This record gives sequence, C-alpha cells and structure tokens, in this order.
Amino acid sequence: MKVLTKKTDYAIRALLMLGSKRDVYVSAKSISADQDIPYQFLRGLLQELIRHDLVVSKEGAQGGFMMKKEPDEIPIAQLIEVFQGKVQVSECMFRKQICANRARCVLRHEIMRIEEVVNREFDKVTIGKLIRDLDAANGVTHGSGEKGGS
Amino acid sequence: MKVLTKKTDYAIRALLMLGSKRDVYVSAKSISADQDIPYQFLRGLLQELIRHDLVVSKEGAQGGFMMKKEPDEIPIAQLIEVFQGKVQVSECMFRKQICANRARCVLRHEIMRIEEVVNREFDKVTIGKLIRDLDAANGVTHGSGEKGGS
DNA sequence: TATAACTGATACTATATTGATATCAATTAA
DNA sequence: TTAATTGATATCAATATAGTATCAGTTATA
Repeated sequence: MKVLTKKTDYAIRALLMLGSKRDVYVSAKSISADQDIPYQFLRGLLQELIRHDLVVSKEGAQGGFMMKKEPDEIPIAQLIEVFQGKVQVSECMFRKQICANRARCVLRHEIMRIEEVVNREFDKVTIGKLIRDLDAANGVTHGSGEKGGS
Repeated sequence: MKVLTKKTDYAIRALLMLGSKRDVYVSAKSISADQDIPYQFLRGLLQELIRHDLVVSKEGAQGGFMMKKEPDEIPIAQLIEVFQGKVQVSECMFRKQICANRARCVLRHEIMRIEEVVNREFDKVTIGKLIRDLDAANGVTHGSGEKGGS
C-alpha cells in the first residue's frame, strides 16, 4: 500500500522549493533540475497546483511559478487530496450503500475511525513545517550559517 | 486515496464469516452468496489466504474453508500487507536512496512517523474484534435478542 | 461406484491508474 | 527578434485492479 504516489511526492518537493524562495518566480526547469523531477511531468503537476489555487505562474522569459498561499496553510493532506483523491476506505463502497449488510457496517465503523486518525496526521504536516524542519537540518535558523553533510 | 482495495475488503468479510462459524468448513459458494463477493474472485483470494497460513481448506463434497488462526491473531494490517503490500510512504523511494537530497529526508521523517501511526491503528483492529462488534450490533452477546434496522 | 459438490491451479480479459514523453501555440524579458 | 518560458493537449507504456473461464483432482454420499 503506497501512501504517496510519485506525483504527490513531486508536488510536495516542488512546493518545498517554491516555499523556500518566496516572491520570485521559479521556473519548472530549475525545479526539475534541482529536485530531479521529470520536466514535463512536473509541468503538468504545476498546472494542477495552479488550478487548485496553490501557486501562480508568469509566462515568458524569466517566468515561472510562485506560491500563492502561505506554506503553513498547505497541509500535505490537501496535496494528497488533489493528486490522489480524499483518503477513503474502500471506493465509497460503504458510503454508497450503507448497511447493505452488518459486516460491512462494522468494518466501516472501524475504518472510518482510522481514516480520521490518518487525516488528522496528514493535516498536521504542512509545507511550512517541512520547510522549517529542512532549515533546521541545514542549520539555517540560528545564523550559524554552516551546513552539515550527510 | 483508497485505503482498502476490493480484494482486501472481500478478504476481511470472508474471514469475518469463517471466524463466526468456527470448526466447520464453509464453502466458497456460500461465502460468495452470503457476502455478495464474485465467486471466482473469492476463490483466488482464499487460495492466497491459505498460502499465508490464515485459513485451511478441505477438498471435495462438504469441503470448504476454515480459519487456521485465532481471529484475534489476525489484524487487518496483516490482510492489507497480504493483498496490497506493506503500508509504505512512496514506493521505497526514500529507503532506496536515503538522503539523495535534504527535502526528501525531511519529508521521509514526517511520513514515516505517520506510517507508524497508521500501522498501529490497523494493528489494533483484528478479525476477532470486528466479530465481537458485529455480535454486539446484532444483540448476540447479552441475549437482548433484538436488532435495529438502518 | 457413479456423481454432484467441492477445491487447486491457471490462463485470460477489460479497465483504470500511474508515470512519463512529445508537440505546438502563446507570452515576455532582454 | 529571439530565447526562455508557460498553457494546453495528445499520446504512450507499464502496472494494478477487478473479474471471468476452464479443467483437473478430491471426497461425501446416494
């Protein structure tokens, strides 16, 4: 069971980069090179992010993409929803025909509880939080200026 | 994002039935009819359950399937693993090439935390627990005898 | 002992999803 | 003018998902 598809993962990483370079347009080309994401695939996914109002773009030379919302306002739960659909049990099997039989209902009850737990966790992790983790890992936050290797 | 595939869902429901009728062989045909699971699809999935040592079978007339383990020893986490593979972040992307870049590492850290939460939840829900829930919902346990419709 | 009710084991098909590439038009900074 | 860019599609291959069909072998029982 794969929690994140490549597309969602790529989107998160692209947003991490846009969120780190605020107020400048970053080209798909540079994101692609920096994050090692297939160029055209990235282009498509950025268009989806635009459609969902998460980023804005500027066409032409020196154009590119920029965050539209605050990084803290973008939980990865939202990105999962955009690219993989809402976290749900079993293809609306339960929601469509509630209580078609008992077993289904009992299972549904437990699974929906888990669904909530999962969503709550994914909601807690925002792009902003990830950027701060990233900065901390690189020693950016306290002006120490130096980065450790791995 | 679909948590359970049909196959996993069917497997859970089949086991719920086997777990309720202990010590008798239940035919694929009757499970199929009772739980509304496509017959041949169910046959295949039962074979997988045998291979994973969760059920045993008896061939021939009056044959069928029976639980091999205690219902409480089968968490749905295990069924998810059998039919959908272990719950994991993003196709071993992180495990294969650790720290290819910083962003990946930070994301990985958060996601693996969530992975643990999810697994813990799926581990808590066993076939045995679901059966008890089911019995309670049907008023079996305390002899109240009456069932509410929905 | 014949037979109907079963499982075991495969092979097959259709459809959807995932991951990725290619192309061409329009826009814009320099 | 032109090179760098996004917008918008179309296409593709690989894999996963869901389901069907078939045939051989086993066993209770009439």
